[in-house]
Amino acid sequence: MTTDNQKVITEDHKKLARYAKAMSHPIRIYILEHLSKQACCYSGDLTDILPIAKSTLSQHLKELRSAGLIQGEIETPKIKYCLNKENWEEAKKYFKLFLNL
Amino acid sequence: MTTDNQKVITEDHKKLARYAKAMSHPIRIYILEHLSKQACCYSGDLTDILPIAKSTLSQHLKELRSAGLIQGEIETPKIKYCLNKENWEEAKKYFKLFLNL
DNA sequence: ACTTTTGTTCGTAAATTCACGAATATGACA
DNA sequence: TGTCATATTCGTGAATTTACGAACAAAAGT
Repeated sequence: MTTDNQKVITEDHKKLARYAKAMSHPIRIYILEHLSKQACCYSGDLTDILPIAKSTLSQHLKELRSAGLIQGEIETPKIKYCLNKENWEEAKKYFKLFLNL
Repeated sequence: MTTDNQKVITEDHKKLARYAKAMSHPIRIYILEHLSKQACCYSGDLTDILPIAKSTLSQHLKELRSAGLIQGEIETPKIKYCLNKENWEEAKKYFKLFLNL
């Protein structure tokens, strides 16, 4: 046996929890919603709209990036953020199964 | 205007984030998954299965309860936990809309 | 070179989370 | 009225999250 299949908490539980954690703040929900509606956006757009400091926004974007839900493309001097399609779809799949949708 | 409709972050964003936060830990994912499969369970059952102290389990159950996703019914000396059907359905609805499922 | 624009990182503080064992509460049963 | 079984709450640490402004970095235009 190469993997421990006895474990109660699986990688799937951890992955789903990780995605849920990324979604566990209203600001990040807003950003994801925004991106799932409109192709992409610049973080400057978000700074203008959202009632938080740009450094705070940066942290939220970082959290979304590290969870794999978004990705940034440099368009100097801006950065264009989009959903990470692949992982977004994976997250959807996980939630769909989990929620029995 | 009685409510502030200018606000970028709405109650819906907050509610969804709140549900996501409840789901943001593998143990809690496991518990929810367990309950969505098998009607109900006793926290003792979970203590036996899960690799955490019962006090820690209690905290996770509390978090799920305070998010409204589960409810406990006393069957002395045990407590029977079930999904809170109403809120679980609401959460599903929110995620469904949000994820465009 | 200097300045402007854009965004990240740093430093810091307050709050929250997660974990544990010990202590407590509650009701059933002897 | 003890005692047992079951869970929660308390007390405590370590780690993480969230927020802010200040400082920094990078690249483009002047």
